[in-house]
Amino acid sequence: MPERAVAGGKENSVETPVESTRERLLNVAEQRFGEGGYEGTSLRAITVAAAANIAAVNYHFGSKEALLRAAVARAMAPVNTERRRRLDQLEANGQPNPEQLIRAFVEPGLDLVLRHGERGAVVARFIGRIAFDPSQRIRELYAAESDPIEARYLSALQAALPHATPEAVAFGYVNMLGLLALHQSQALSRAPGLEDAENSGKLAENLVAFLVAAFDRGLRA
Amino acid sequence: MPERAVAGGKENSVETPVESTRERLLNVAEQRFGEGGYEGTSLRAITVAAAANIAAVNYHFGSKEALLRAAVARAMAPVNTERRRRLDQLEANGQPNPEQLIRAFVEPGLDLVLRHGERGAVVARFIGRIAFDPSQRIRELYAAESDPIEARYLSALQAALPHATPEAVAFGYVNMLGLLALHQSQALSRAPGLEDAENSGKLAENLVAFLVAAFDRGLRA
DNA sequence: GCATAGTTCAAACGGTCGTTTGAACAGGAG
DNA sequence: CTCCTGTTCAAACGACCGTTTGAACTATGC
Repeated sequence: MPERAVAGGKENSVETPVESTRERLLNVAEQRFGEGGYEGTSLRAITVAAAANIAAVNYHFGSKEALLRAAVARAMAPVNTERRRRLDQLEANGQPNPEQLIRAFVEPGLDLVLRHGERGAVVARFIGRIAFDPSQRIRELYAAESDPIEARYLSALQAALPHATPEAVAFGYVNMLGLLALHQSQALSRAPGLEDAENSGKLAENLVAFLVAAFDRGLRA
Repeated sequence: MPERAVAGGKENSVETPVESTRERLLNVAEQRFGEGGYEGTSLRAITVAAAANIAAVNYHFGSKEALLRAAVARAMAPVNTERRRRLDQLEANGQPNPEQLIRAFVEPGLDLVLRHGERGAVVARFIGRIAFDPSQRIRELYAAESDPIEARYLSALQAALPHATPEAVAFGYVNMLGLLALHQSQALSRAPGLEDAENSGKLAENLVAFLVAAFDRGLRA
């Protein structure tokens, strides 16, 4: 009766390992949550698209919110890892300038699309939407996932912008976060047939230039 | 049985005319929709807080979405009017510069808080949240309300930034829109007890400075 | 073979959703 | 007073929500 592939089925292509129910749920969750938001997406819509039973969500995750939490954690892990790596590298080479710090923050969030095509765009949109979900509880789910690295960025930015007050640095950081989330959430509605990689590269460059100018000359007390 | 004030009741203060059911519904709607988003807010939560019957929503507006549409239209009307007024004034005095155009766009959206206190902050948060609601249909409700003026701003910005390509101008406009909505949606969580007006004034100045720097030097092809 | 742990399933749970109904209530016009 | 229009009300509608249940299936270890 179940029509989906079974582990070890020889008819599958060589390169695509069969996804587990858990993986399919996470994949569909980030696609649908990113499309309609948390409240606007039902578990039934997710499980139908994932060819899974509704009870599978509670079996694998425990609740709808726990599914979202797992999806956020999985989606943000590589971004956070890359941001940490870049921060480590920058700080090892002395005092980084604002542009280097902005790149270290923005590019990992947009390279998702650049390096993983439409799949990466789905992840980017998901992250961008969750970061500014209407519900505060959902936003805190995102914040909890990027909390530890936020403090590092703030102090590094402060050191790179000695003329700016802490309030101004925090203001710039919030704006950087917001603009990144904005363009992430629009990752799929931009040029939906052209070269994703090329467009994302240009977008990242434009966004960095925009932010660098604003940080260098637009922060006041 | 109904405990709310009745028209002409002498116990009411002189300055507060009694609100109609329709007005109470709109007031509570922009408060709750701005707090939990469209999907995250039920009509029952709104009608209970507004001391109205559930059927009153369908009587006065027709549906939940029609209530939201009416609230969006009412909230944005004064902002759009003020933006049009400023644009008219600027264009009457010759070619405006980018800072003047940015002020004409940003300040009407934040002066809500400056001039109407907590009530204005509720409206600002409502607008900011709806502008970037997860559901595209809701976002289009906002877009439809600010559509006609958007074209004027884009061409005025293009004229003020002759060195920038149309794509760069559009990119800057989207960023301005996004940052304004971001700070509008945070209107109530910032300094909840201090002088709203003073904080909003500073915020507007900081945001204008941030955007002017980014527009002047951060837009490339 | 049998037992066992991991996973999936259809079905149902109670609750809440947006919407609709039809009666009741108001108040001015004739 | 009667009529009429506008408004409010309790109650119910069917649909959908997240969650739970307990049986059925699968695969591995003995």
